[in-house]
Amino acid sequence: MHLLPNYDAMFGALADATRRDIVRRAIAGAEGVAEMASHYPMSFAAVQKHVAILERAGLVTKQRIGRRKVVQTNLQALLVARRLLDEYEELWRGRIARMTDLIDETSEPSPPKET
Amino acid sequence: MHLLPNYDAMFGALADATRRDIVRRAIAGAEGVAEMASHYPMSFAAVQKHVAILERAGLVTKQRIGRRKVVQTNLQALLVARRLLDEYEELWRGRIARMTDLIDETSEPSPPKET
DNA sequence: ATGACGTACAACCATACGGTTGTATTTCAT
DNA sequence: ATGAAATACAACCGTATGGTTGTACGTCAT
Repeated sequence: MHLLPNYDAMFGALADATRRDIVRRAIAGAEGVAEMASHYPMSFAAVQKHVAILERAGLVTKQRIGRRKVVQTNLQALLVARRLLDEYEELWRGRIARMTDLIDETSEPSPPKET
Repeated sequence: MHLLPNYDAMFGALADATRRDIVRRAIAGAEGVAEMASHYPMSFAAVQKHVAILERAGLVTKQRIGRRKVVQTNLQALLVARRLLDEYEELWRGRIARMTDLIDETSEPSPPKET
């Protein structure tokens, strides 16, 4: 149970097309590892490893159902990753704001206060 | 000039704490590679490589100013990465919607049509 | 109880990654 | 014109990653 986000693991896990597709499929339906594997041109073990990487990153969990383990996504983790990118955008917009403020200051020798 | 997003490269580039910090600093101020390097406990060449990886991913560009190259972020690319995570969330919410629809259907034997 | 199905894991291989040092190359200052 | 500063790049090393095959463990059906 990870308490603080593992950005390295999260982004690392998303840095592979197969794994991103596994995330999509896990969102869409309830597939076991073998069913997942059937979609990709690689061995079962390879797909199993991909799922394990997603699991380590906290993006996915496995739930035992009968004799198979169904891959489920963890929305929380996806939101955490997105949040970081949101923060970057915030920073960016903040910088722009500061820049325009600076421009306003320098271009107006006596700053008129808007009511 | 990348026309379609390189998700592998983008997420891969973000899967490292040093590189994420470089992105932050690039957003905040206009630092050259050497200035960037001064913040981290590693060689200049190592930081240079990190910047190159961010550059390959399209997350950052370098602009020559005098004898140094200033690292600048590319907001566009950050938004593209975030957009993908947004899509995942969309899918997720869509699935929930479908599930609740199904529950509604099954729990109401004779579906009442609202006006 | 046997066998088939689904999963897990270890060992191995090739390649990529994060770091190092060393050697150019460009640009500014004197 | 010389030298220092800032950058670029190649070669190298250890480790992680993405793939393979093979073996072993649970679980269901018969």
